[in-house]
Amino acid sequence: MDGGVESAHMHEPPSKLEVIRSSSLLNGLTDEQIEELAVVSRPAHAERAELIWLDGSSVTFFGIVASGFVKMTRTTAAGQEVTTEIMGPGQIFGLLGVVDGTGCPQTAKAVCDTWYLKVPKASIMPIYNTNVVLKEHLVRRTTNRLRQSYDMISHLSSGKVDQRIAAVLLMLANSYGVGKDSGVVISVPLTRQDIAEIAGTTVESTIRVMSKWQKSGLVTTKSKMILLKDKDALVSTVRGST
Amino acid sequence: MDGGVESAHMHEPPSKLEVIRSSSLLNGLTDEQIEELAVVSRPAHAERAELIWLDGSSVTFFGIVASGFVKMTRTTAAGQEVTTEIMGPGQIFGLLGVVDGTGCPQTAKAVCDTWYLKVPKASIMPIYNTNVVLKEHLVRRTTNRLRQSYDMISHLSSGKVDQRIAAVLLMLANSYGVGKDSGVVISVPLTRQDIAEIAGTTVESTIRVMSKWQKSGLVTTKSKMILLKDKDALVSTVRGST
DNA sequence: CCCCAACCATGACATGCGTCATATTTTGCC
DNA sequence: GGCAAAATATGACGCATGTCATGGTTGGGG
Repeated sequence: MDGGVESAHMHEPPSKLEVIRSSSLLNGLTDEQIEELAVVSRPAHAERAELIWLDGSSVTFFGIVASGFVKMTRTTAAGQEVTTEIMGPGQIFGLLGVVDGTGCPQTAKAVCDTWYLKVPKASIMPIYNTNVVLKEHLVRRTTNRLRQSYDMISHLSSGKVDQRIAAVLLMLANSYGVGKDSGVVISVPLTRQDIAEIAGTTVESTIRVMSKWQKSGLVTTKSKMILLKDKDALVSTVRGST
Repeated sequence: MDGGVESAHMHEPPSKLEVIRSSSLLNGLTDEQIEELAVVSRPAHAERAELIWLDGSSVTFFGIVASGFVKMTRTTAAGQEVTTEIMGPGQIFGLLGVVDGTGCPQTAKAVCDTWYLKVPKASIMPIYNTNVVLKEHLVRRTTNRLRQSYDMISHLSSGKVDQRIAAVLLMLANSYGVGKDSGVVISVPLTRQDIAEIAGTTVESTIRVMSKWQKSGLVTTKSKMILLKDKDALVSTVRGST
């Protein structure tokens, strides 16, 4: 009943203004400034697994996710990919590197078909330099990310693969979970490989753990969406009481 | 030749003004503001392993390290302590939580005998609210910490205990290392237990790895100071080419 | 100078989990 | 619907590392 010819496999790019407004980070901007950004920004699309940038150290724009998800990854010296963050609709990536001129030393890759807005560095700098509210928001947002990051560190350190995976699922549920009668749906189409890269383990281990939970009715996966049926059990798994 | 009676085991608290000036984060403040902070702040001392706060969520001050080192830790649900950061002279801890009102959800503990300055929340807020340069510095500093944190995550994820410990030593050398003829001296008095808590492993494993390196002439430890004699070898260890 | 408490060191053992190998199932596309 | 490719699943195997246990070494205080 949606009637679009192409809507089933690829939506049109959403309104630039709407995307900018959807970012809580930028909601300290004046209407004028928002329109200014809208004029110079360009919508972009990335399909599943497509690279947005390989190493953003010299990238001249930052991105706002419109629809879909972007993962920020690092490749360890040993060659393993590690995902540090998943950015969803309304979230901004690469801004920190833009405002302090050092670039974003991570790889940005689309998790699924994704629309995002490319906002050129040159257009945000004058706004950033004069807008105290934006700086204030940036401090808060970065503080939060730092804390999330410390959370990840403490979970990754304390070994035990199932604890780590449970922690990852709970963190995702926290950021992107939608409460339903049947439980919490994580509306991010992640493969086991994706989850493994966040939890810092292997696909096989992830599959084993998830299968075990699937059998015991703890979680369900349907077309890459994850349903947490028993969040409490996951919480106690994180605590180490398997 | 220093002649002091008590200087051998505990220095006098250093000048408050000097400590505040030693913080690069605060060097955007006016002389007036610095003096203002100096008046209301109080020096404090913590001996080795002494708690500064157990969970800073409701702490009403932030700290500036004058001499010594403070470690920020989290205790995992399973009970293991994980160290996320080591703060040295001139560094500020707990400020982020103060300015955004959420507190610092970590434990602060002295690594060795440490002098630090307690700056009350009430005195920094008016300065923070009106000082754009301070906000700017805070953004930059937090950006750096976030990146360091992502580095840690990627190293912790890629398993292999010796790689993780090598990564920790290199990170410490980067922050607190002093170049000498014989190599790089890490002037932080860390026990193997401390290192284990940063690397997310056990004391025993840390001891085994460090002993191995000691035998092969890669590192030396003398009274808890670590000397990296062959930094390159550590770098290639991180890369996985043991 | 000696003693006690940290800290460092080393071995034995069990096992979690990474690695490899090989199905089976799902997804996307013509 | 049918085919290819990707994703999921499962088993076998071995090593790295956590766990426990015991002993040696250092350093600071009386």
